[in-house]
Amino acid sequence: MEKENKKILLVEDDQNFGAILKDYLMLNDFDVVLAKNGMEGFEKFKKDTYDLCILDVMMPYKDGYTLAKEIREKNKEVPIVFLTAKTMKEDVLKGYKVGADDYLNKPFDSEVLLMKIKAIMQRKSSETKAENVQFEFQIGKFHLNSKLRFLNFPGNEPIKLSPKENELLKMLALYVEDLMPRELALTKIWRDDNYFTSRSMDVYIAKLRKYLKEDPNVEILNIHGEGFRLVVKK
Amino acid sequence: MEKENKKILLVEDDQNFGAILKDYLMLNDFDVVLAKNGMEGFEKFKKDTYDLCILDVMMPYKDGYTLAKEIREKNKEVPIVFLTAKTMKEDVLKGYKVGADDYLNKPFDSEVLLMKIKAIMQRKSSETKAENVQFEFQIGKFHLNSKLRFLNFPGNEPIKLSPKENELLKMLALYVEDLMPRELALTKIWRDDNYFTSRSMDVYIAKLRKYLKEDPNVEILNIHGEGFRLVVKK
DNA sequence: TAATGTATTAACCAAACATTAACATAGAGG
DNA sequence: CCTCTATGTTAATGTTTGGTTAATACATTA
Repeated sequence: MEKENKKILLVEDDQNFGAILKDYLMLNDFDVVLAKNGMEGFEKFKKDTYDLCILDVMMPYKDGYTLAKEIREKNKEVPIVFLTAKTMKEDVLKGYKVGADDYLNKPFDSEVLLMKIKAIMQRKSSETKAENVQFEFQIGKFHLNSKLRFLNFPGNEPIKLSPKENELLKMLALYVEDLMPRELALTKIWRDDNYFTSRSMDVYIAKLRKYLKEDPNVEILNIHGEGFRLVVKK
Repeated sequence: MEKENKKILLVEDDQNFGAILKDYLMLNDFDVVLAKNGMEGFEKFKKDTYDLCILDVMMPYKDGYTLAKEIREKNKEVPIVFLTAKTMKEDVLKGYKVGADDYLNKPFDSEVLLMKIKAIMQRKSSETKAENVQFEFQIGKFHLNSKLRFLNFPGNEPIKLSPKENELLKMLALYVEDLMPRELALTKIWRDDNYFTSRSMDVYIAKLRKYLKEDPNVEILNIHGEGFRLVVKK
């Protein structure tokens, strides 16, 4: 049976950048519809169903935020990602250039965007559906299989994860590059949020950090008083 | 259903400038009604509902301040922006001319006005709706992510912000180019307005200034006895 | 019941944070 | 120009939060 790809609406006024990003996303197995301004974007949104919208914030005639509001009025569920700072675009472009000759093998900067996209979609689908569709995660050079509770690092013996380790890492991966609130992990994994469970969680964060040391590009950052953020550099 | 744009009443006696500014605002996705003097402005104000009024201060028959008073009597909520010195007009004109052949890509001076308008609108909408999902701000060369609490300057390591630093900078950004009253930050962020919280705030202003030193075009100005103003020069 | 894997709790230290104090400087008004 | 108040700045303090290791408790299975 033919599995259909996830569909992305990409709204970007910079034609050159838009085309490149579209190519890149399509190479990564997404169906992409590109609109070159807010109005066209909204028209296309109304005519089809999408799994994700990527909106440039700075656009003439109708900016990304305004478009997002319109989209929200039509559909309260669809995930929306903003392309904000120039830096991000530049990263993607740079990544594209770097990877152009060998993009299938080398990891490059725009993978951050890709990772975020995947994580967001997965979060959405795990919110609506109780049964988690996906249980495999790429975290830098690591590969996490959260069903078998294995964390693989190429060359090394697979690391067996305990149930708590596994759930916590999975939760972090689900929020890759984004804030994973303390309270979320505590209520979802520990089913209780108090001083002791919180300390317990810290212990597990330390354990995960130890495992993840193998790849210096992978880090669990703390956001004081808020939670943690799994980041994959480069 | 088509969502309607924000509506702006623009009162400007200089026909040429008024038309250009109107065009510029419309290109930025606002609905604009142009009146060419204070009396016409008030008539048009009474006949419709606006999200913002932009009033030229220097006008024959009825100056901007007088008009503003009348408008305020009718409506205590609507944001009012004054066009004061020539400099700003010249900036916009200059910007428009410079950008005329290439305005989609190059940033130009009138973006300050646009920034102000957007900040004002945003403030209004965040007053009414608590679910303001807006947490990314461009401040000169800096990029503030107030959800992850970091301040990025291209080339440097991201600066982690403490909760108070973060909220204060966000508040200043919300009032870009405009007065951010002391009392507002104190009541909203410190939830108390006394001598000590006020001194605490000054300490945080000093901290932010230190961070913002990287970009000489970004400054936090003090307005004696009133508050602070975040400005982005050039 | 020993062995093993797992989770919690304790204890201690380090980092992050907000406040307060102290002193210097700038602005407003007489 | 003088005085009073507001602001700029740095440092000291106390508190909360997080990082880490080890000890303990618990659970599962051999």
